[in-house]
Amino acid sequence: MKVLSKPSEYGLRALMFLVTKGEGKGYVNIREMAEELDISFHFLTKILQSLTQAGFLVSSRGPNGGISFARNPQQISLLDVLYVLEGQDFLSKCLLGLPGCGDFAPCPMHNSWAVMRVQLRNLFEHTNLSEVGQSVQLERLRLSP
Amino acid sequence: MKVLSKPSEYGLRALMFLVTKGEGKGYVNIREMAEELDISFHFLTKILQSLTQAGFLVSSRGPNGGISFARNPQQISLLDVLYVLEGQDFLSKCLLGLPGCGDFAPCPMHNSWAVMRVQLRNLFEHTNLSEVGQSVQLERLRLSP
DNA sequence: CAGTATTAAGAGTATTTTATCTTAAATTAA
DNA sequence: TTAATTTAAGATAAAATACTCTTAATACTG
Ligand code: SF4
Ligand code: SF4
Repeated sequence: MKVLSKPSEYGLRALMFLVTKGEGKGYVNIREMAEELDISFHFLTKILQSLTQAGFLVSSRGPNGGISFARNPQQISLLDVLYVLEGQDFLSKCLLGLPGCGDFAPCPMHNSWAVMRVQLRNLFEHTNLSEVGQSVQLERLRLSP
Repeated sequence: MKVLSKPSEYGLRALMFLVTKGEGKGYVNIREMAEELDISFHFLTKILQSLTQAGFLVSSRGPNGGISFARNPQQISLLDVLYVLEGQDFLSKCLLGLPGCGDFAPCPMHNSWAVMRVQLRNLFEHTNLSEVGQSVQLERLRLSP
């Protein structure tokens, strides 16, 4: 069961990295970041661009440029980020991959699954980047499972 | 968020089909099944072979051959089937796709996610093929989302 | 100004997943 | 025996996803 796509996974890892490594500093260099997280620089760049466009990050070109949070990471929920990286519908799919039959003839799992999706949504909504970033150790961010 | 792979999805659709179409009849022809479900015959065949090898189905070659449940579909849970089609670890992955850090330094979501995984496991465990098969209308099984 | 570093768009490659096709053997009904 | 049908293994193709590379513009620092 795959919850997140690789781009989402990398995006979150980068944001978590930024929480701990970006404290105090101004901008964090993307190239260094890519190296420390063991992610392709160009690939990471694209992901971060979408996060900048979405307003989570601000970027600066030129020497000592890089990215930085546009607002306090305590005020960015994982749900906000995942809506951008996964799309708005990432929590609204049928458990079995069938076309939506739930409204008229729900299978025995439909309602339970709907509840779980809400729970998951709440979990992502009430977890902010700051807290996950602080709780996951840096070394873990560069190891892929 | 993709819960099931295509092979799992197709396998379940085929089993659900077999619940309603297989009543009374002896063996159900795989070729017809593939046509009615709009799934490639060869692809479906491979999936069903693994379900036969796993002991859920019995098959018969020759004229009027096909597949049939080896045991009452009421006694086959979705969990049983998914363990075969998805692998044993399909409900044990990190929400964020990170390597297992939960035991030592769990992030704020780890425990909630663990609970949800158990809930989902229970849901799959306590839902049997017969009930889902009966509740989902046949036309739905041939439409892909 | 010179140099550095991001932004941007997109081409291109690689890998994985999904799907199709081929061939041949085994089994069964009639 | 003959035709129908699954089994089996594997080659191949297509599609989706993941990743890399190229180029050029832009903006900042010193
Ligand atoms: S009723 Fe069941 S099969 Fe249909 S959309 Fe809901 S969860 Fe999926
Ligand atoms: S602690 Fe959080 S990030 Fe780590 S394995 Fe558990 S859910 Fe994943």
